[in-house]
Amino acid sequence: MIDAHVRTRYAPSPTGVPHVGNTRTALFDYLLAKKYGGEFILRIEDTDQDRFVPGSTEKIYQICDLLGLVRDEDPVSGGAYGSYVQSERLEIYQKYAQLLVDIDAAYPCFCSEERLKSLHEKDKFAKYDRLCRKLSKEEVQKKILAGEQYVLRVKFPEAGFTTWHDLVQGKLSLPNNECDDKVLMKTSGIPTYHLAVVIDDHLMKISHVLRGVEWMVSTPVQLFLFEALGWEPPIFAHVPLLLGPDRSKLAKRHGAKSVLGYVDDGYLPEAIDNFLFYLGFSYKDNSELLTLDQMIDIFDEKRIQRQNAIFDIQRLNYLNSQWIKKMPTEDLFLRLNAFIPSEWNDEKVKQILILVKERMFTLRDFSPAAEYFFTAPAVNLQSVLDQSGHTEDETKAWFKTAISVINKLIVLPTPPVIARSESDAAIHPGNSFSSENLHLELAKAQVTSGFTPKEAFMSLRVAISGRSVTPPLFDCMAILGKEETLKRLSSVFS
RNA sequence: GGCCCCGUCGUCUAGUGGUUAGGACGUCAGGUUUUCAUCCUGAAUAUCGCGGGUUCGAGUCCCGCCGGGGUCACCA
Repeated sequence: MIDAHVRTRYAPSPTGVPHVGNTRTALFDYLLAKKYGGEFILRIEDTDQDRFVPGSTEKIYQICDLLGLVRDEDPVSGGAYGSYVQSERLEIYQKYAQLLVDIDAAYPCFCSEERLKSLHEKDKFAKYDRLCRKLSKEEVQKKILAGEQYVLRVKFPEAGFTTWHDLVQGKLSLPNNECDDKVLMKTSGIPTYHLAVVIDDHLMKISHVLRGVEWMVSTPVQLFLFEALGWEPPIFAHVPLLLGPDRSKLAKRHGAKSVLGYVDDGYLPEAIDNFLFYLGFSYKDNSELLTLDQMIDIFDEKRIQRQNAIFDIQRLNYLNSQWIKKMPTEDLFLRLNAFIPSEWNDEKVKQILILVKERMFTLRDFSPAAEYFFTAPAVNLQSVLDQSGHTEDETKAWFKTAISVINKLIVLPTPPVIARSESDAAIHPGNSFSSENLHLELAKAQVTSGFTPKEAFMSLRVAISGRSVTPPLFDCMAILGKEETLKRLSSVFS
C-alpha cells in the first residue's frame, strides 16, 4: 500500500521506436499510477542529440495510444510542470548544474577524449581516475579563462555504501567505489541522463521511478544528487528485463519488435497489454483475458516478479487468438480493415469472419483463409478425385446429384445466414438456400450416393475452395451463394 | 574481471518449514467434426541450479559454489 500521491513517468529517448520490453515498463508505470489514483506522465529524454531519430516521438505517442496508456501530462497536452521535453529545459539544468558546483557537489573536468580513451585502453573496466577533482580553484579558473573545454562531473563519495529500499528489489546496498565521477554536463552544455533525470523527477514531483534494472547500479549517483540538492528522492522500482530466446537483454538482433510492429503483424493491442502484463506478474493461471482496467485493480507493486522474463511469442499468440474469439464480430471487423483488400465486400467479410475467427491467431490469418470466397480458385480435377476416392465418372455423377440438390433450394431475398450467426433457420424455410438446408439435403443425397461422408464432402470442399482445409462446408457454400457454388461445382468437369 | 540482481516443468508462474511440488502456454494422445481450427478429456515434461548445514521435517532458513543476467560512455 502506498500512501503518498503517486506520480509516475515513462521517459523514453527518441532514439528509435521503443521495443516491447521498454513498453512493458510504461505499462507498469501506468498501472502503478492509476492503481493509486495518481498521474501518469510522459517525458521525452532527448539529451543525446547524436542518437536522435526523427519520428520516434510520434511513434512513442502512437504506442501509448494503442495500448490505452492515457497520459495525464505530456509534451502534447502539456501540464503544470512542463516542458516535458528535456531539450527544452536546458536553462533549468544549467542553473542546477551551477548550483552543484557552488555547493561543491560537482566539478569541471578538462580531461580530453584522448586521455579518457587511453585510460580505457590500459584497462577495459577503468573508471575515471578523478584527475580534475584534485584541481585547485585557481587552476580551474585559469583553464576556463584559457577557453579550455570542460564537462561537469559529480563529486561522488569515494568510499562507503549507498543503501536504499527498492520497491521491487528490496533493500539494495552498493559500494560507492563502484561508481566513478559520472559526467553530469557535457561540453555541449547539455546534461547527461543522470543530471536531467534527477532535476526533472524532482521538479515534476515524481513519486515513483519505475524503470528497467539496467538502471539499478547508477541509482547511487542519482541518490547522491538528490541529497546534495536537499531534495527528497522518489521511490525507485527497478523492474526486470525482457530477454530474448538466448536469454540476453531483448534487442533488435532478436528481431525484437515494437508494439507497432506487432500491431502490423495482426496482434490486438488488448492482447499485447495482456501479454506484457503477465510477463513479470502473475494472476491466477496467467492466461485470463484482462482489460487495462482489470489490470489496474489486480496490479500490486509488491508482486512484480524479480527475475527476468523471456519473451515467448507462443503466449502472445494464445492471448491474441483468445481475444479474437472473444471480440464481437462487428468490432473485430473494424480491426481487420488494414489487413484485407479494400474491394472485398464488407458484409461478406463479416460473414466469413464469423467462421474464420475461431481459426485465427492474428488478424493477418484472415485474408489467406478468406480469399477463395472472393476469387474462384483454380481447381484441378485430380485433387478432387484424390478426395473422392472414386473414378472420374462416379465422382461426376455425385457432383451431378449434388448440383441438382442445390439447384432445388431457393434463394431468399434475405442473405443466407450461416448456422453459427445470430440468426436461425426459422426465417429460412426448408427449401431455402441456407447452410442448414444444404446440410440436410446434401447429407440425404450422400447416403444413397455410394460415397462415404468424407469422400462426398471433401471432394465438394476441394471443388468450391481449391483446398482441403476450410471452415464447415455448408457454411462456406451459403456464403458463396447458390450461383457461385453451382458454378464452381460444375466447372470441375467442364 | 569488479560490483549488483536473479535461479521451481521448454516458457509464464503458484508456493512465506509438513503439498502426491499446483495452474497456464507449448508438446503429445484420445474424443467431437466430412477437413482444419475451436471445444472437451487425458498424458509426458521440474532429482525445486549444485553441495553442505540448521531442523523431527527445507523449494521455503543459513553458508559455499555454479549458472544466467545487468552494469562499469561527454548513450539512455
